[in-house]
Amino acid sequence: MTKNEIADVLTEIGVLLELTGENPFKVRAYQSGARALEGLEEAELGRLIQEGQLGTIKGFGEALVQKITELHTTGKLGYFEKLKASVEPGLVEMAQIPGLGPKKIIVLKSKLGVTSIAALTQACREGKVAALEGFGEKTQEKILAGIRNREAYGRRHMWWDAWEVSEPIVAGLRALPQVRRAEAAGSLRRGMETVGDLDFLVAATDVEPVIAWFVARPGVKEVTARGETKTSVRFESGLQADLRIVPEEQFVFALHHFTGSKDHNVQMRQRALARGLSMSEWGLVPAEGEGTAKAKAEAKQSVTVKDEAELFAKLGLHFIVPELREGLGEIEAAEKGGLPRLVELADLRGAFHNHTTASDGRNTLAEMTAAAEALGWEYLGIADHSKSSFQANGLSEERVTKQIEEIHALNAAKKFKTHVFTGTECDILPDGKLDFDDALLAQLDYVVVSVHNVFTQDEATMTKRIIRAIEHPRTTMLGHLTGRLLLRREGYKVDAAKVIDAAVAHDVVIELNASPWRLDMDWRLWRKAAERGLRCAINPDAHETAGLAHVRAGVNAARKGWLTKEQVVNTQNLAAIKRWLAGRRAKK
DNA sequence: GCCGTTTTCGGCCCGACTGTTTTCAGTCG
Repeated sequence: MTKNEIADVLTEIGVLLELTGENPFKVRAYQSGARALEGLEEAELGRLIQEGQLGTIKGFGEALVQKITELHTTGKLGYFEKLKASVEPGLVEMAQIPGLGPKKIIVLKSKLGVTSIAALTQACREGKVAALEGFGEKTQEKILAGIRNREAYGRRHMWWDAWEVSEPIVAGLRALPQVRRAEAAGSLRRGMETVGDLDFLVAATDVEPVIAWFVARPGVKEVTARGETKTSVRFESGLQADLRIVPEEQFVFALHHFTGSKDHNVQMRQRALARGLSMSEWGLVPAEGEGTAKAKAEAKQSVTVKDEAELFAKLGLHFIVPELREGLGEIEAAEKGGLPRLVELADLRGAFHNHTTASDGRNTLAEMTAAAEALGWEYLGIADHSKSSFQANGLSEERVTKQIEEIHALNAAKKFKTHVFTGTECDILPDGKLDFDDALLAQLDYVVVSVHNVFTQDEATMTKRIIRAIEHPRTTMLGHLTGRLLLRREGYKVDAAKVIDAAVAHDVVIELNASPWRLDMDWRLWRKAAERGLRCAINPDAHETAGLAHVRAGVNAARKGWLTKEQVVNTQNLAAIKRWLAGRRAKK
């Protein structure tokens, strides 16, 4: 097992121990053990284990040394398996409801015998929860609301999770001998931040072997439909997927149709009608006549097209990329030839907002830099948390100073091709002041400012707070505008338009946080904001090496926001970024 | 479960908010 996988096991042990009512300090020992592990380099861990020196690391006592060694060498841990089997899985699920922690869950279990979400719902409806000591009407209501939200949210999935499932399926479909063409359609193809289900579209010569392959994918829990043209499955994760198989001549029309969005399709069909054509997933045919679309498409020769670009051209339009097909003016723009050339993943030369083990990251500075180099990035910005973010192990002034020295030494050593910039993700305090003094901020290459606490301020107060931080002369960019977590938590209330105006006025960049559960600032705000002169930084907010790849999700969102390469600062090369940051520091 | 010029047991632990209380426990970031 890798160090991060072992750390995950230790963290899970901590959660399970909490739910059994164990000594909280024992729980913390596992949590801090996980953190200590993340602070090591992968190779260092192997060496320490081999030499029997693991116990010399602070945080690893006798028990953890034994468990980490067992996990590292065998990939398994008997203690963990036993513990997991002894805790009802329903309790772990209950812990995901906001406001329900281990203490309350233990009371619910011991007093009411509740060990599942279903039993909890019933107990709330019967008023039994409100009657418990330490609980009340409001708590009961909050639990019910939490369960409802959970169910509502449960129907959708983060784009990244859906994409990771879909990629190998598309590749596998294309590799089948019967398959001529295969694509994933739907909101996944449009790069939406969340996805309801997966839609696979295939042009095939022979249907049965394709269906048989599809329903045999790993993780498929049940086959919910199996017909002539459409097969549906549900994965263990709850994600549903449809496979549609069409004749090759229909493929492009079906791909366009099932990519959507609904609004875009409605506008496209209206446009077709205005040109005497009827458009559907079956084809593009003369509009007059009786019968179903399918019958018409078969009776009258459909227009033939080899790809979507030709399909759009038949309606007098430039090609519209899937990300723009939201019915938000893309057709008008495509008619006039006014579609922007959108930013692409390959345009990125680096990114600014990333963490290391100095705060709450899971990989060291060297590991993060090596990962950035492997991506071909010219630069990597390190922005660990500031001192007020206790929960994230925020850095004190002394630790920031030390990190700056480390980064300078790393750059000077020229071990990596990737240049590292010194930054901070500096907390915006409740009154809008920054968490570090000006002298310290002046030593850094750049400053990301973010809100991490007191989310409950009213909109006016929060807006003022953020604008005050933007006005600070050392601020380079604003982190996650609303602090939302997709499918889990609403963002704090803030007047985005006012914040955008302030950012433009003070030449401050706003980040498009590319973390798959943030994608914040929302793509719906970017088009107008960029027209007003706002510049964007697509930042992965990576907390481990694998997190750097999340910029892909950020690029999706940026494209949905009509952003061009020129509007995204981290498409610039190292020399340009150095000039930009030096210029800002000199000016202020 | 970890740690120790408080050293083998007793302490470990940041601050705000919420809802339950009438001074505080639990949760969260």
